[in-house]
Amino acid sequence: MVFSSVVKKVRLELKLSQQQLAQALNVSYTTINRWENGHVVPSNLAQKSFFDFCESNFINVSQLLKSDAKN
Amino acid sequence: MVFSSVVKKVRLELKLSQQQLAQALNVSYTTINRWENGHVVPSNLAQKSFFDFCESNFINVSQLLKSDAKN
DNA sequence: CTGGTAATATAGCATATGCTATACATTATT
DNA sequence: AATAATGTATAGCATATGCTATATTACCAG
Repeated sequence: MVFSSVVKKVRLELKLSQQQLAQALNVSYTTINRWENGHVVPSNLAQKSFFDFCESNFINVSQLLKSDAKN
Repeated sequence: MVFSSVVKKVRLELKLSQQQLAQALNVSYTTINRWENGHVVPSNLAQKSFFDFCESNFINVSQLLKSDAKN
């Protein structure tokens, strides 16, 4: 699975809006939107912020990334 | 005291090079250099990364920021 | 003294991000 | 039906960042 899809999947699982996730990650919601729609590649720091967020919510991101889902 | 000076002060107190601090904060060393020399204003996420780093090293940044030192 | 290395400062370019505005869809409410 | 509010997608512009290269300084080994 691709990063953009993972962001969206995690966000929807937690029932968050793009704005709410943005606040949790200390970025703007336009950035979240661009991630989900594949317009940019997140910076290392931003990715770390996302991964840390997933960890603190008990979501295994690396497993999601490895998964076979087609997007 | 100003953010740029705080970064440098914290870094020197911990005896780190710009590169080493950069790795700890998940940014590039050119970014650290630009912070210390006042060429840019760090992003919210980058500032948070720095403040978290200070906390984990038991450095009271907010106190430094309030201090009277002229730079 | 000469050469090498590390740390720092700076520049240029490509890309990511923040902010604002706009457009569209969905859902609520009246 | 009409309106309002929320969530999402996108665009443009200014700024921050990553990467690479270059210059300078300091320090140390030879």
